[in-house]
Amino acid sequence: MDKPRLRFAPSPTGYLHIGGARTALFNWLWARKTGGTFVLRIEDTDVARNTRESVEAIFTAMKWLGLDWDEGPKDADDQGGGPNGPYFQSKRLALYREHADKLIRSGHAYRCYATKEDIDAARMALPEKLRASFHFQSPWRDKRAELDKPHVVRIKAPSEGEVSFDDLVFGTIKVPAHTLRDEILIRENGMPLYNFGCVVDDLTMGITHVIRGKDHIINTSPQVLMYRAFGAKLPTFGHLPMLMKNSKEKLSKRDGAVGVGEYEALGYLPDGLLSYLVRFGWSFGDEELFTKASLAEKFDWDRVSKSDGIYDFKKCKAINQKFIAKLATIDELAKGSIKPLADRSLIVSLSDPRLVESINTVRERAETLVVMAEAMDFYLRDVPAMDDAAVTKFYKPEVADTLEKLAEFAATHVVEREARTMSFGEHQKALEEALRTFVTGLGIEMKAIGQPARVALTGRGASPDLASVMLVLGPSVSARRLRDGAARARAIEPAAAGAP
RNA sequence: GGUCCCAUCGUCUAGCGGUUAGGACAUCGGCCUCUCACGUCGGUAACACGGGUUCAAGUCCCGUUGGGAUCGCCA
Repeated sequence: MDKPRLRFAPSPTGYLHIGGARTALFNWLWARKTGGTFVLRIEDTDVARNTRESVEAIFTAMKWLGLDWDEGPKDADDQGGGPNGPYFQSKRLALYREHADKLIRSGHAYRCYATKEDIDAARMALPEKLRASFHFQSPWRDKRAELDKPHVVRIKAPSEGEVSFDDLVFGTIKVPAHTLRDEILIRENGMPLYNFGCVVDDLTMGITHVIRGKDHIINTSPQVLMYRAFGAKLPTFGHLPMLMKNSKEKLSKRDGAVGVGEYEALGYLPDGLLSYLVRFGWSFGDEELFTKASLAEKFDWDRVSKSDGIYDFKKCKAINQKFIAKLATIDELAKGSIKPLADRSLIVSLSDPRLVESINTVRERAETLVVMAEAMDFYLRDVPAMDDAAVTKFYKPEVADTLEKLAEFAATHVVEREARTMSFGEHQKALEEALRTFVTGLGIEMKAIGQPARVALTGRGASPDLASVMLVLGPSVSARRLRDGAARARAIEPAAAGAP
């Protein structure tokens, strides 16, 4: 048995939509699971809507997701050197024409000289009720017209029997042949129409599995007709349920983050996004977190569902959060945080020891890399940004002395990074213990000084635990910040602080 | 309207003839606690409806209702 060949064939009319990414993923998965080939083809026959930026956006998004392709263009400038190239449809025009001619010669297709106006006129001549289901019958269907006039090429659809195909997800789908029309193969301008270009390419590229969105089920029957006309074997079809905005509408551009690029900017991890997307239409027991490698192993068609799903941004975020908290490697997180940190004008080197330590203290509470960078901000800045509300709430003259003492404590108890003899976690535990003992020894409760100390150390009312914070900051920075806090607290007017 | 397709908590889903119908997100409440989270314990919450088949139906069949796709010289 030959190895499967699958393809993802986006049209570059915008960024890569998450629905498209889901389709690409399923194709990629099957190729990787079976040791088959994953082909990337660009369907750019709609000259009016295609842009170079879109082509680039698609490549960028695919690469970011880690969905690598075995055949296809390397970038927007590359035609794609593979054995079945070129992989841009706009570069394959002669091939479509050639195949259309072949069908004309074999009597499966014909030149039609009817113009759009003719067809519209015919439609409008009908009673209004019948217009929607109007079926254009070309007068050129059985004429041997040789006119050198503008024309389209149409396939001759049978009027009897039925057209059927097997679908990996939906089973056998059949449709009465008479409901199919004489689909246009080649437009008047010489460009192929989607269904034809798609079939010719899949045929000539040796595609064995056509996996795409459910909205293409309707296109499959006419395509089956084309395969038949060529006398070719049908590929295996598989249609995936749609991603909906709600029970009535498809997910569209206006519904928030739907472009893959946005997820990258938002601070999502590729596998986090993919884990969420793959569960749209596929499940593996109760598992929700997957890496691409584990998916390539587990994926199978019998667990793909048929019904459309409503996209839930909250759940997507929650999955990503779990990835950041648990599954992602520290290396991944470190690399991923560089950009969001830079966006806050924090230029940090990957080799900065504070980076990994900070990440480890905040990853549990960050749903995205951007949020994580925000949470790490105070570690990496000389003077942390002070949250006014937290300052007003927790800085009181009466805490000044304690903060002063805590500064002493920090200076003497926080172990310098270079002097550590145990793991960060062990030092953190020891320091936490010492801190508690120290505070209790002062005759006060942790509760009374925790928040003021936190504001002094981090500038905010919420952060990782104090011991972790001090350990990452180091003794001198911790002490300095606590002293500064003491000074500021002391300067607060008691009256003002107590005023309503 | 024609054709095709779908139907378990609010959402994503598990279930593949016998279950107290499970999990996750969301939501509500408790615990933990130096804050926010994390974690943890618990609550609310679903088989669209009607007929069959069967000893037994969320699971199989038919119908109804609801929903989606599509009906372009777009992809």
